[in-house]
Amino acid sequence: MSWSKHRRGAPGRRGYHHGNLREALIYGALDLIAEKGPAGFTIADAARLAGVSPAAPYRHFRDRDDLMADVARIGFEEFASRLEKAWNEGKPNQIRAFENLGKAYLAFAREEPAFYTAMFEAGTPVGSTPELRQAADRGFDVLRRAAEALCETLPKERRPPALMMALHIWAMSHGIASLFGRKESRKIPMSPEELLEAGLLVYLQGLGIHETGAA
Amino acid sequence: MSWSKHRRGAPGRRGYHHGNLREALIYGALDLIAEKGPAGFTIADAARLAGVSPAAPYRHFRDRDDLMADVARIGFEEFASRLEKAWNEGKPNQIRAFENLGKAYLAFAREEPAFYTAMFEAGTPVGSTPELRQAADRGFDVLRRAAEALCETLPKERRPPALMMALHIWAMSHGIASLFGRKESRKIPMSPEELLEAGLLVYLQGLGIHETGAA
DNA sequence: TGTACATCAGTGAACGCGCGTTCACTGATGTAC
DNA sequence: TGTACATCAGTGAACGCGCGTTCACTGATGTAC
Repeated sequence: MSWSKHRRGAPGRRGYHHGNLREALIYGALDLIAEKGPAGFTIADAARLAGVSPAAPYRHFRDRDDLMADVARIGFEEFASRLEKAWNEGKPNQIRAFENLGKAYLAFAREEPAFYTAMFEAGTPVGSTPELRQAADRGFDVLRRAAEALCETLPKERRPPALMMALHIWAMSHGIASLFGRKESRKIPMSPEELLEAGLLVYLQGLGIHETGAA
Repeated sequence: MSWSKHRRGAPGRRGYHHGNLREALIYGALDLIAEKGPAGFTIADAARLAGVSPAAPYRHFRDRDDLMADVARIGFEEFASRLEKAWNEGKPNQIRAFENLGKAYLAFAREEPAFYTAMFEAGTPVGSTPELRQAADRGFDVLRRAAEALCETLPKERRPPALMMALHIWAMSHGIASLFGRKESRKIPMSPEELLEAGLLVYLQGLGIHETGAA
């Protein structure tokens, strides 16, 4: 599912008023980022894509950064809801659910490279707007809750700090996604998904979490 | 040690000929990247910093991307030699050496954010020039050799694939560096170094590698 | 249901700006003899 | 050691371009009465 297929914009215009220019600009920006990288997108381009004059975007966004932050925000929201769905409240069991989470992470990076770029690699600080921060936190929260649930399958005295665990997994997932997850990436002799799954298993093993003990 | 302190450029000029414009442009670019991100650097700016006309850079670089690739290349070379030094042929023991490698990785990302950005986050494909690819490979090679040496401390039947292990460690290091390693990064309740060290230990534990067994 | 009016969301022309790149040029340097 | 010449590494002016942004404007929409 690619966002560009959902693009609202010029085709659907009816008259003087665009109707949903704000969205059209965001998805236009997304297409441009996918095509030319985060640097290769301009407000003027996005306006062109939406079939609107170059002055129109300023009715909706203060400037380029403001638009970019909103792209990232929407990305994080989509991201969070996909992760949430993949985790599925820890079903069928905590380990499997965790692996599914990891797969969903990579799938997002692969299927929505433009969102991923805007979220993590465009240099937009997470704190640039409160809404962005909140959306980003929602994403991390899923990971943290999954880590907590997984920790609780262990006897109290062997439980690692769930936050630390979540950060480790996040780092490994992000590292794999950003180093090996895209088409132009360095080639490796396995898929990113396999690499992450194996890494996850080794890591969990190190914490003393085994398939059998985590039903 | 910041590269900007080493800057060769305008101050040292003697006459019509610059003497080492190529280097001056590279270190100028580095300063600009550090200041404004990978997008906020132009050939014209770099020329200005070097105290030279805007046409001069074209004697040394085909275009902006060419310069950028060279910045990344030099970054990888410095990176590789720092990692090499930190690993120190596996002394005092393979685990410690491995931890030192991880620390050096993060230290590089923190101390040379501009290089790190140019190398991993500026969207310059590793394959854009043969020299760049070679330099990047040198960096990864240190990691791979360290992983191999560490694997060999294990009895044959319990040895994991060293390449996979190197990729996991690389991914975690890069993930931590790029998510939490810089000033504007998301705040976490520990240092990136501590986080990586803990992650490394859990991971190695998962492979059955313990301090005692790896002298 | 109709009308008057406020507000919203566009237009399009214009501006200043700085960039990338080219060009014919020229000053400095290196080298053959 | 001197000289002639080729080459190298700069200059500076110029160009076309597209961007960000502003401005007075206007068409469309919503709402109070």
